[in-house]
Amino acid sequence: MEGSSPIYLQITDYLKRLIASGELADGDMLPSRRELSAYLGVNPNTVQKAYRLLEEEGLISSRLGAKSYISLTDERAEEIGRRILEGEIRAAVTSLKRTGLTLDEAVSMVERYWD
Amino acid sequence: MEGSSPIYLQITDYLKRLIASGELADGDMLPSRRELSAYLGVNPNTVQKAYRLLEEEGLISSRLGAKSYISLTDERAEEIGRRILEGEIRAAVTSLKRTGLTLDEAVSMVERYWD
DNA sequence: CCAACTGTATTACCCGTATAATACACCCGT
DNA sequence: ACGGGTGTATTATACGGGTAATACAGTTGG
Repeated sequence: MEGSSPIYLQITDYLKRLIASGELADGDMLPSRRELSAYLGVNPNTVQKAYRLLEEEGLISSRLGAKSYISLTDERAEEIGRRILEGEIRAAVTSLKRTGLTLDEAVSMVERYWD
Repeated sequence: MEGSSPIYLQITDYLKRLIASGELADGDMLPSRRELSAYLGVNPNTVQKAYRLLEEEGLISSRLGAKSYISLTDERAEEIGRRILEGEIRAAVTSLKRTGLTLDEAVSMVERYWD
């Protein structure tokens, strides 16, 4: 979980990636707040904040006392995947252009650093 | 000055880019703290923090009462350029790999989004 | 049934970032 | 020389992110 953006956003993004790739599908159980926070070594409140956001976005469903689970349609999952991919690409391209390199130079740099 | 990292770091990075590209060279005067802060619409203390960092890195020189100016060797400027470029590329590649795309797919996506 | 686990909520605290308002010592051009 | 601009410093305030400790209501499985 490397990165400097807020932890709770890293968690939501990570789960969205799993949803986008199909590793997490509708009906799948999620680790409890306490469980995941212990595993990640962060505060339960931080995980709760992430789960709350995901619930507000309609991606997961929670009931008091019971475990939370993924709750979305296939179309929604696919749309999430497209959105994440596009955002990632756009950000990478913006960053690459800012270096002042040409497209060809940038591409060959990316190829050189890929492994 | 778009981005979500601390403003004072955005300022140092921006000035380092100008140094790396040669638009700012040894001896060049910098805008005063108050001037730049007014132009950017941020607090003078924030600019001061950025300038202080740059001075600690030995990139600029300040004297009480007088304007600050760029102070570095050509080798240092070139080294900064290399370091920035490498960091940018590495970050972009990391981000691209995380999407799960293959190298070829990533490259064609970058080409498609370049303009 | 009931103990263990779950989601939820609240309160307090810390740290980094950023703003705001001053104040002071210093340089420089007119 | 002197006034305006400069670097520098200090204090206070605010906010978001994160931690910590605790409490309560609800579900669930043995």
